[in-house]
Amino acid sequence: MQKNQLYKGSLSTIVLKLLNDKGKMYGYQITREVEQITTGELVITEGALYPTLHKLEAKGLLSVEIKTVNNRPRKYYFLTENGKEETLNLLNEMKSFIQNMDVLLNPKLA
Amino acid sequence: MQKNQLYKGSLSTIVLKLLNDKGKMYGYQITREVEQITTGELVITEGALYPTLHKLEAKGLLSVEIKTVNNRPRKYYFLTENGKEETLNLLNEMKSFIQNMDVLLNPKLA
DNA sequence: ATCTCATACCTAAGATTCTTAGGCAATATG
DNA sequence: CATATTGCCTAAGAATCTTAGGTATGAGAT
Repeated sequence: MQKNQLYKGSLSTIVLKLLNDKGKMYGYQITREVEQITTGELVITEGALYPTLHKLEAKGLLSVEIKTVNNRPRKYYFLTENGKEETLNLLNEMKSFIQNMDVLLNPKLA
Repeated sequence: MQKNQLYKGSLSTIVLKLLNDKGKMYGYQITREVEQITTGELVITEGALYPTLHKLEAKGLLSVEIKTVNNRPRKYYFLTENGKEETLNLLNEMKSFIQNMDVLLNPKLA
């Protein structure tokens, strides 16, 4: 997603949370949205995104709806029920991760 | 480091920051320390730690000092000058990562 | 008319990081 | 004497991402 290795592992969480909030989105739109929200700091490459979308669909967390717009097909993804549950799990894991990073990297001087 | 993929990429940051604060530590001690600080939530496996220590040493960020204690050798690692600089860089990257996760995952409802 | 850019999808080889599953050795404990 | 703890290590494989392509439509510029 950039030179920073920390983002590795966070892509599914980001995608699911976006879909949770926006209802449905297509791949290209997700890359634009993330870039805009982070003011260009996080750029999701398509080589990372599309395999991730396919994986989440294969796991039953996403469903697809194809719409043709401007004579080009768009694949709109949206959360299944399992996807909504998993989104909550992943958000909790992210909270836990950030808390653990906080105690590790910002220790209270005993 | 556990089932949670989010920790992927954070190990070097954790190790460098610990050494920055404690001065010098040996591998086994690092695993105990992290487990204790996070109350068992984060367990660093030795299969991840030792290759990382060797990589950081090869990059010139760490130096080693071998001491024999209880008739067993310990390899104490400590930061080089480059290691101190890189620690600051990685801590800044972690801050940036957490900020970007915040805007992505906790959006202010426009 | 052709060139380039933005849109919109995709895959595959390789890099990086970690897990899993071992191996070796000394000391302490039951 | 068997097991747990300490303390080091490696190697095969999994998971995630980067890099570097490919395909195609439509709009705007030269």
